[in-house]
Amino acid sequence: MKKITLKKIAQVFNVSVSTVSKAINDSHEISDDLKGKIQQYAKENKYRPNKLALNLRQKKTKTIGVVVPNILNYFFTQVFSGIEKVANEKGYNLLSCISDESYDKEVKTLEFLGGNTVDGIIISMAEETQFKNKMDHFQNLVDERIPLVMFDRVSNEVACDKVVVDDYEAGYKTTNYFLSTGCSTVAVVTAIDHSSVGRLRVEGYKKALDEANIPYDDKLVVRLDKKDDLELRISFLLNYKKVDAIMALDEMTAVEVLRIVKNKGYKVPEDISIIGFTNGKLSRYVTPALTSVSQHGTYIGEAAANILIERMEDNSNRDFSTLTIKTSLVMRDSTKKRLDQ
Amino acid sequence: MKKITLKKIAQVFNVSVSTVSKAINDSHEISDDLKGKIQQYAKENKYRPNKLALNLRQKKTKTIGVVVPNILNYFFTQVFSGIEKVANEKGYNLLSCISDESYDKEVKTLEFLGGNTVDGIIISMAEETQFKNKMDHFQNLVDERIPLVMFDRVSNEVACDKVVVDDYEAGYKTTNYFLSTGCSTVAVVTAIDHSSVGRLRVEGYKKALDEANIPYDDKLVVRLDKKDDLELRISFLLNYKKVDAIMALDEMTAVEVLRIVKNKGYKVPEDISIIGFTNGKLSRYVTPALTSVSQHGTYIGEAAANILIERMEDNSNRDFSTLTIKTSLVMRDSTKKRLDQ
DNA sequence: AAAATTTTCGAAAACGGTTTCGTAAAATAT
DNA sequence: ATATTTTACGAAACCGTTTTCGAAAATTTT
Repeated sequence: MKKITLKKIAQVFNVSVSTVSKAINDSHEISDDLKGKIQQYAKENKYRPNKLALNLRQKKTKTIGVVVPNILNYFFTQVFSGIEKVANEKGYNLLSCISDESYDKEVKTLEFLGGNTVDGIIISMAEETQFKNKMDHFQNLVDERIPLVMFDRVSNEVACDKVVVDDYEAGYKTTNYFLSTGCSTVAVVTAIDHSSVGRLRVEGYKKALDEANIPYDDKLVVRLDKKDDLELRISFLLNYKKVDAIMALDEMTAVEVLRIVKNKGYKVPEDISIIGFTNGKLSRYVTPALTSVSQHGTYIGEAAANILIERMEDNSNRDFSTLTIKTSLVMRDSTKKRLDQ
Repeated sequence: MKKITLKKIAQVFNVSVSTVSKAINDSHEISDDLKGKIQQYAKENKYRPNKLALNLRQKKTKTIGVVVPNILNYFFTQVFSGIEKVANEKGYNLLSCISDESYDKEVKTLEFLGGNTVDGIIISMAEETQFKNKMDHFQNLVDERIPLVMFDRVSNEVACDKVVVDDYEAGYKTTNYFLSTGCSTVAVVTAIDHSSVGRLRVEGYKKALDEANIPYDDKLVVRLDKKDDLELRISFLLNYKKVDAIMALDEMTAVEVLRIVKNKGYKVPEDISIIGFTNGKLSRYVTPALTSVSQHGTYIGEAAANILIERMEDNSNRDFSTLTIKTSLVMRDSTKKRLDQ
């Protein structure tokens, strides 16, 4: 009952392999009589063409390689889910890899995917890659004309399509929102200061401060290391100045900051307002529910997949584009009302 | 700069393809002189063998197909992460598919994976599949001798290796824990009553009640439909009887139940204790933090991957096994202390 | 110097399909 | 009855690689 091939069927009917192939594909070249018998036999024995052979011949695999740094991060699973949705609709499969934020693993993964395993690749860089700023492995893919879409964490050294979040505007918007609710001393807590994403958000923050004539104070942006003790750093921050608003650049630290601040006896949002990035389930169910910046992960995934598929199927070498997705602020209970309303 | 093949290299050096192949693979059959030149050329032009051709020849792909019902569920992403870890260690790649809890999509996915796309498959059934109890698509895989490991949601109609959670014991244990803290009226809220998993938990619950001489009351187990209004159902439940403990069979409903109960003015755990299944981040950060049943998702993933890989690499037809993972209760603030302590 | 051996390479098969082309037999047209 | 067209199939190439086997050339052994 093991795998059945065209050759075996050919032997059964004492015809050639090509005849069987044509019969199964319902070619007019084969008599109805023979076709019928072969097709029936194929069905009974559950014949299914060997995908590898097909792929080899057609030089395409109808699969997309997806590389994300960390699947346990809600934003990435959202993006993944979006990619899966449109890939599925358009008849593509997903070969998914996790880089674990490691440069070496990312390099290995891309080498693997580059070996005709997939028709195109969607990737968000590992943190370490951004830190080291080494892009040769991407350049290889570009050189080999393998369609590539980068999302969220991108590099402008790589010539490919991109889908990014407007992080600059997001930082600007949330800072402004804090100010509009009467907050005056806005701090930032970031665990992703190596990434373009994190930096842009801080830039937007600075811009907003500048426009409000509030001097920028670098001590108010807490840059977290892996081994940093968040609790300690927050203590220092709150002792340093009477902070009344904190913008946390990812969901986990937002939630942690909330917990720590509450533990220290502050009321949220009365004493301290908090806004977190990534609008996941955590933000929704924590108490008080966190006002969050939604990056529309699912949409980003869908967009990336659409762009990639178009690029793969359309051979016209149109220029590479960068799609920028605007964030939106989802209001909940960790921030106060705007003063002007 | 496009893909380079053995044939092209052969033309450059005016030798045969087989010579190039041997040279690149450092065969002793080729003179050091020629080998050196070819290897250098290959390196300069970044030659990488076509994976499809290799796979076809070797009749294996070194990839594992993973099918999960829903990637946005923390338990499954945990399992996925565990699978990825050991697969990666052992040199396998993951082709991941999402069934979206749909029977049809699961069938399609398995047909795809069955076409020599992967060497083995790890799967947790879609809800609809469990509901319809149709297992033919699994039987096909078994018939074709494709190594298969089912986890969490399994069927005993399918002859394959399995990794399951001891859900019966889990239901039993958590109910007992409630009783040991002085609770007397324990309710259950389940959104997964179609699944073996959910049923077993309820069975364990009954067993515990029975041992404590508490009559089983079917009205105390709330079976949720997709379109059910949880808030309404909880209202009915609480009006029906003075419930002082609720066991929720998945994380999301646990969190929702907590929210609703708090909204209604009950104190958790003083008035009502709550325990949820799946020990994810949500449970940890909600207020009060939820006592939860940990299913050790990552470990399950690792175990499943190990079992599958062993089955794939070891041709001895040893019997299929079912590995049962014990759950553990992670104590937090949504339950009271045991009376005897 | 003849024989045996080793070195070094190429031809061809194999993996499992699809597809182009050629051709004998059957059917149709003249 | 002959010429032409269909019909119905097979042979062979092809995708890119590895591998077995054969054989010429170079080397070593006798």
